[in-house]
Amino acid sequence: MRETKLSELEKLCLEKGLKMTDQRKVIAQVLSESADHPDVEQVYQRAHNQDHRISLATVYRTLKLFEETGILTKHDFGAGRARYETSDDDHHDHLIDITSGQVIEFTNDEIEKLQRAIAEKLGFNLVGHKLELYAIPGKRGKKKE
Amino acid sequence: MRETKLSELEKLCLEKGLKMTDQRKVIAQVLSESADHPDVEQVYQRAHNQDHRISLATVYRTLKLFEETGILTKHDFGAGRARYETSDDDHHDHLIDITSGQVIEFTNDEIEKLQRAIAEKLGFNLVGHKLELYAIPGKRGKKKE
DNA sequence: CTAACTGCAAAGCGTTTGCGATGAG
DNA sequence: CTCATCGCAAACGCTTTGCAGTTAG
Repeated sequence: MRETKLSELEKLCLEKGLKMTDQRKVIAQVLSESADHPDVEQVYQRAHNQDHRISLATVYRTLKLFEETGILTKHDFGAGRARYETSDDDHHDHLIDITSGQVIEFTNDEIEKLQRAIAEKLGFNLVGHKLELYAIPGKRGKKKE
Repeated sequence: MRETKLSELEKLCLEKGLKMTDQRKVIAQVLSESADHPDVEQVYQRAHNQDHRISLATVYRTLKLFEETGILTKHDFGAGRARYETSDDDHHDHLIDITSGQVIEFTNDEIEKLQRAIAEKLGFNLVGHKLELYAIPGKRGKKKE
């Protein structure tokens, strides 16, 4: 799966005439290995840890590039900085635990359907959406921190 | 309705020991008269138009203050700047026409209910949410620009 | 070889803040 | 009077960019 993602990435780069530099390889790998939704600074630190030649500017440029090619998805969870995740095939929304910043992914077909219906009723074609639930752990069965 | 909102605002200011300056009055009025979801720059221009003594810094400070008192709601529709609207009693979500930036408000009880259910199923208590639909006008019956 | 890429440092952009002056209560 | 508030300009945090050197293809 990891290798799949990487070669897919390289394929895309070739298609676009992009060069597969060491920096891009490392950044791509960092992201494919990150289950959380890291912000730019976190990506930079993880990448820089593996290869000191990677600068913050390159991380910014690479993340933007990957986002444009559709490899990554950029999120704004409201803390001032952008956070990234690999664009999975299956769409999902996010629940943000405001006590820890942890992000939990979920899917719900019913909501998806409702959204399309609402847009159409208003005379629009839905091209994207953002659904974020901000919540605090319930009394029992809360996830361990 | 407009007067109601203003006097309500003044009441809140008194309660909090805030001073009802001319600047605040003008900014409050500008917002109560704005049906769109103006960004800070727009609020500043509309307010400054009515009273040249209003500075951008005061607009920022006042908007933040009003948001904290619950009079205003701040949104980030993803264009880099914050946008504001008066906190109406009835909750609503937003559909953003990405071709014009126009924002349309809507409500949907079913989605609200689903959101609470999803959070609970994940072991959380919902404390807030954000639902934004990004769309383009449909072929027919599009709103006039 | 050469266009794409990189690191660095400077600039950009929206927003916040320190300061001395002003004014509401 | 006194403390909240104001305007101004400097500072801030995140992100972008100009430039000269480097490198993949």
